[in-house]
Amino acid sequence: MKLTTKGRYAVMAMADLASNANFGPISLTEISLRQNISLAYLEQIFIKLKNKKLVKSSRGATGGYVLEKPASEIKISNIISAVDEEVKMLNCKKNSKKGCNNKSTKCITHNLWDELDQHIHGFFEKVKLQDLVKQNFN
Amino acid sequence: MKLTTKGRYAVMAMADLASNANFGPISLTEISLRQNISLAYLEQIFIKLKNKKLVKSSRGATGGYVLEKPASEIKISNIISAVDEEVKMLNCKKNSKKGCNNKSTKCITHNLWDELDQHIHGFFEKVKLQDLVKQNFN
DNA sequence: TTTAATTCCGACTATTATACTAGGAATTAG
DNA sequence: CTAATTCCTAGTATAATAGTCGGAATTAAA
Repeated sequence: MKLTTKGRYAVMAMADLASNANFGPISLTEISLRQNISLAYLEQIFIKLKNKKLVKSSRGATGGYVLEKPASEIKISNIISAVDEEVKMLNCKKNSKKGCNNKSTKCITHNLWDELDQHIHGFFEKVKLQDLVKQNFN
Repeated sequence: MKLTTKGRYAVMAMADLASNANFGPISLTEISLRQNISLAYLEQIFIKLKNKKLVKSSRGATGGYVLEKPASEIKISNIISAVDEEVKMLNCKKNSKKGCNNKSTKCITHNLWDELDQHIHGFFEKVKLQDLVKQNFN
């Protein structure tokens, strides 16, 4: 599970959508202003969220986005993995295809990073968008 | 808590030190060969580990490093925070001094990142270098 | 039917943190 | 003396990420 500002922006934007869901779609311009994220960048992010069926779009004037599912059914891990290419940040070495030391064996720290990755993933798996809006995760 | 390859290298190197602690100091050349990490890079890393009192050095020929404390008393979090400048990776926005949105208020996702950071930190706080060598963390 | 607001799309540039290198000084065992 | 090391400072390279730009397609409403 990779954590970048893009992922954070995605979560912020989704939380914004969930919070301001009243009637009709919400434009990225609104979100851009409220969350202080560049419009063009938001566009890129929302294409991916849409591809992963987390939001629905309607085009044209008065267009925008709405959540595709209830906020209680959207996991934070869904959002993050939608926008961040799933390259594991926790590899022992950056560009080694084979083992961790470019040897065929696993390095001694290998399992540690695996373990941590599961912790992080588990955390985001547990927390739903709904929880975020209501601020009750723990 | 920031996670970079430098931090990973530091953990690998410390694990190497702990594993190969027999008599006398171990040179970085050895570790460099075993772990396949550039010598010059290791030097930088060990300066920091030394500053944080995790290793002791002896200079000159036959010099090298030894653990300053027993492996059972060294937390992984100690190692990582020794080498990675403590810039939190989990900020809501990269360069905002004030609040998350350059507003004075916290953004909605703020507490989420805090919470995650504590999880990660807690994980590394629990695991000792000794556990890593024996591969029993869970 | 025009206009304005939007999503959509592809390509490009900028920034920056990180990784890594280089060269030499100081130290010390043999 | 020599060779092997730690120590120190400064720099460069790389790659991932962040962010920009220009325009096409769509659509509600004036």
